[in-house]
Amino acid sequence: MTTIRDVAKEAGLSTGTISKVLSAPNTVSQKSLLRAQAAIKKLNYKPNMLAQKFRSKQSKTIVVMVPDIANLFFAQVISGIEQVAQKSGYSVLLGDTKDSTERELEFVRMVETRLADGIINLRPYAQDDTSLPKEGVIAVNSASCENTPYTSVRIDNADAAKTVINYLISLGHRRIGVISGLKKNPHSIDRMRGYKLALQQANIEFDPSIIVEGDFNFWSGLNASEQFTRMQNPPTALFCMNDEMAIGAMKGFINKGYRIPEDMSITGFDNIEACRYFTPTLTTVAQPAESMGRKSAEALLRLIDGDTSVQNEFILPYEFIIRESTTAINQ
Amino acid sequence: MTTIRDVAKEAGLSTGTISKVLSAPNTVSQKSLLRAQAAIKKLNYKPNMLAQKFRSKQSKTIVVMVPDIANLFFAQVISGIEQVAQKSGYSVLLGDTKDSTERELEFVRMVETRLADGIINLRPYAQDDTSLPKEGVIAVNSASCENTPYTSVRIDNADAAKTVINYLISLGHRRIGVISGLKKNPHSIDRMRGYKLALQQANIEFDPSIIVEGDFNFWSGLNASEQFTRMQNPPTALFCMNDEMAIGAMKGFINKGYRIPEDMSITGFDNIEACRYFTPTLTTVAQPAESMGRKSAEALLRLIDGDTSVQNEFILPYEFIIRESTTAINQ
DNA sequence: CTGAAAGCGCTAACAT
DNA sequence: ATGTTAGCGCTTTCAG
Repeated sequence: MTTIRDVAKEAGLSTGTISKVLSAPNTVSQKSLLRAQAAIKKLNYKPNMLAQKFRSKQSKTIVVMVPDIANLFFAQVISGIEQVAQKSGYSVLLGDTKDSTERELEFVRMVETRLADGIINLRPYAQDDTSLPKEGVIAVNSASCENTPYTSVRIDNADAAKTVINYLISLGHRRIGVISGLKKNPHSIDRMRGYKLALQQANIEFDPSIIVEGDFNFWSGLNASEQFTRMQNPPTALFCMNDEMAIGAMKGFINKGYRIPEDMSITGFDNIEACRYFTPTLTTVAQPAESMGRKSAEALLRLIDGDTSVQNEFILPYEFIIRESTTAINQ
Repeated sequence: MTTIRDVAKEAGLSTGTISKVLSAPNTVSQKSLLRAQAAIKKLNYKPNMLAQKFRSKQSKTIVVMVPDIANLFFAQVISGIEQVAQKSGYSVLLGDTKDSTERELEFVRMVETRLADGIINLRPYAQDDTSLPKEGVIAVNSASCENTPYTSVRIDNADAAKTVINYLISLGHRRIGVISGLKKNPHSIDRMRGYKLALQQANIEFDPSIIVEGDFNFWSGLNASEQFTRMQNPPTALFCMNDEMAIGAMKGFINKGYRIPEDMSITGFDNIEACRYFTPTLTTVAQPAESMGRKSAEALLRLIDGDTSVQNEFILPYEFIIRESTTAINQ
């Protein structure tokens, strides 16, 4: 293995100079630079980055914890993160946690053991979280919820839900059901608050019998739709807390012979690509995924640099996208 | 920052002993072990893994290069990789290359600079590849194609395509179109060979006018379907080289008033989850994604361990799944 | 089984 | 601008 010493010898320079050629080439004379580069090339020298990172005490790596790697929304956030990380010379290490606390702790341990400088968590903070926040671990929570006890980048989920419900109400719907995520999920909680608020402001009574709990997956949406078809007094519109469940529900209703949106208006949340694949296309809320990623990374990098003036919360604008899956109530 | 020396002092032991407590606890006396553990706990000592890896000259990390992180097929392969990596104490570093050679080279550099011990590439090898294979970089290509010049784990794509076409032929189809991936893509090439072989064996002439080139994305499938609807002598069945394009095509045909499968039988490749979401559900080929991942990781780890007896090629069985999108030809 | 000590490859003072 | 040198935190002989 060729080391920096071999290069120094070959170039007739000191290791210190070679080191500078690597990290700050412009502080070295043209002549030395050329000689060093020639030697590096000749010996095919690749600096041992493990030694570099170890010695310089910075890993220049951030870890991104993702609950589900095969989720396009997350992929977009990650893309935003990578953009700013790369610009600052950081690598990003993707951690697929599969919603397992154990796996999360492994990644947190990476920053505790200096393998990474900080962490971006894409799972919203819940009350009983043990993984983060953790003392001495620099972190930001992206696509998060209200009341996150560390730096948080998010949209106003409650307000977005309220916008959706207001829209359905404006179409004449007064009986609006919900397919929620797991009840204890922070996103479910925030979005449910917006739902209730909108009903209240329109003087519509809240009816728990038309709230069905799902788990954010396609199949739970499909199952929920079947529950709705069996109701004696079903809703005329459905607020699904994400797109996957909305699409599952649409599929379920269509299987039972319902027409969407004529027999049931349906809305989603997230604006995944499949919203436009499915017939009918889905009315939904778009989170600014990429810019959330960028904001999160910017905040984290500032935190890593010891900047204490970073805000606790960044609230980004969402977008409400009306497509084919919603229509005025059938009188 | 508390170091191994602090722990040694606290425990009244030497750094060497503490080191052993960390790496090989059973080579240390019970008494020392207990004292060391108490000190570690008391000082909340977290070993600096950068130092550990640097000193021990092994990063215990493998990088997995993925062309597209938001692809469920890849997510499954990754899951298999992680299973065996974890068991052997390796971390996996996910590299989203977005099909960019530049980004690939960055990840390859990570093993050249000892940040990782080896690499698993999920993009099939193409003739003009510059990133891999690379001398001194231990690598395996997973979900790969024929003629990969380094260790490769794959299904027999040509044979799978042949199975699909034989099935369509058995349903009475003789005019079978194709929506291919990019023509130069290795998977396209392998699958096209199988297609041609099946036709030949059934004495059906190859007709290039019913081969439409796509790019493995939904929209290219949709666009291709529109081309088919404009043909004077369209096929009665379509072999799509992946599921996304197949679903795009189905959507396109349905938009134009076609019934699937009555007016057009359609097959996919990959068995992504959406195959079961869409109506009609899609007849397709399933690659054993997870076990491919496991096999790839096992092979890589053996290679890293200096085992020279590793096969060049592992060919795993595929599965042909018949669903609703195909039917016998309408006489 | 344990301690002493060398040194991994590099960076960062510091001196020249 | 360059060379010299100490030492990052750990592992790993090697003696004892």
